[in-house]
Amino acid sequence: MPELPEVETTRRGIEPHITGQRIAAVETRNHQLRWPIPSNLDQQLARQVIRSVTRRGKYLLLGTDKGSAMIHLGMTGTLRIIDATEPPGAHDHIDIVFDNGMALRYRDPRKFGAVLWAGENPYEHKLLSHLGPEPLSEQFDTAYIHARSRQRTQAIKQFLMDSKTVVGVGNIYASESLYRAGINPKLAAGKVSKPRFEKLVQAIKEVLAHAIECGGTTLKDFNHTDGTEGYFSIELNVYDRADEPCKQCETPIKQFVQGGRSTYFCPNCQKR
DNA sequence: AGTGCGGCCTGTCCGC
DNA sequence: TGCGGACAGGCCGCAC
Repeated sequence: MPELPEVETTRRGIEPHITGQRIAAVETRNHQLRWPIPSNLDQQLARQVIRSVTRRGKYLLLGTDKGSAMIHLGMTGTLRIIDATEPPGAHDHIDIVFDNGMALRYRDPRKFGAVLWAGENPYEHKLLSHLGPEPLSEQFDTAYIHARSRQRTQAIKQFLMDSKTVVGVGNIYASESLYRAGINPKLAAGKVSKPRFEKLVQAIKEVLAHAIECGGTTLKDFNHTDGTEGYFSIELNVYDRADEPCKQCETPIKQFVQGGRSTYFCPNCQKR
């Protein structure tokens, strides 16, 4: 389940290998991801040189002189740099093959991800145009989120996970950062005070920055771009710890479903 | 406009 | 042991 740190780690992992490389062909074995892989993707990308590898939220952008390809890893997507002759496995849906004999291989068992053509102005693409600020940018600060949350009745956890509020805060980091800030996940976003938002913003930035620094995390589905197992580097205080003692007060961690997603919190440390 | 929820998909886990 | 069903989750797109 790549969260933002995993996506950023992937970006950093593939960038030096593909920047400046010319694309020979795009080989698609299975078009049915979250959205169909565009049938003209090979046409768009063939003979183009990768000029940049950037990230917006959890979307990766491969920039060429003609425009950008956009990749989302969904839940179980991975990108690896391989020798193009390596035989594909069952869930290896697409290869971007380079003139130098290497390929960028996209694997995604659950097919929640996407590989799309985003054109010349990718930020104007429908999937990117509405996105909120990057969590590690200056635009994401206490004043911004406080102002944006006023009058909102939505639970703070769902508000945080809404990509219009801020990008890149997934289910794990939403629970973890609310725990760090001592905020009850059910509390209406509009009722969170400015000082408490200050703690929350700080918690989000710290947790994400630390995870990126440690090279991404994760539980099971993340592999580093070279194919070796990734492993967790941030300490999980509440996520996936239902009924286990809170690390601060030993109260059993509670789990409940919020908007169809599991939320974990300490009923004592996050009373309100 | 804000909010809530269905649905996509398959590997893993649990109970019978 | 083998099998079936529940569950996990990012996030769009729709319905209210």
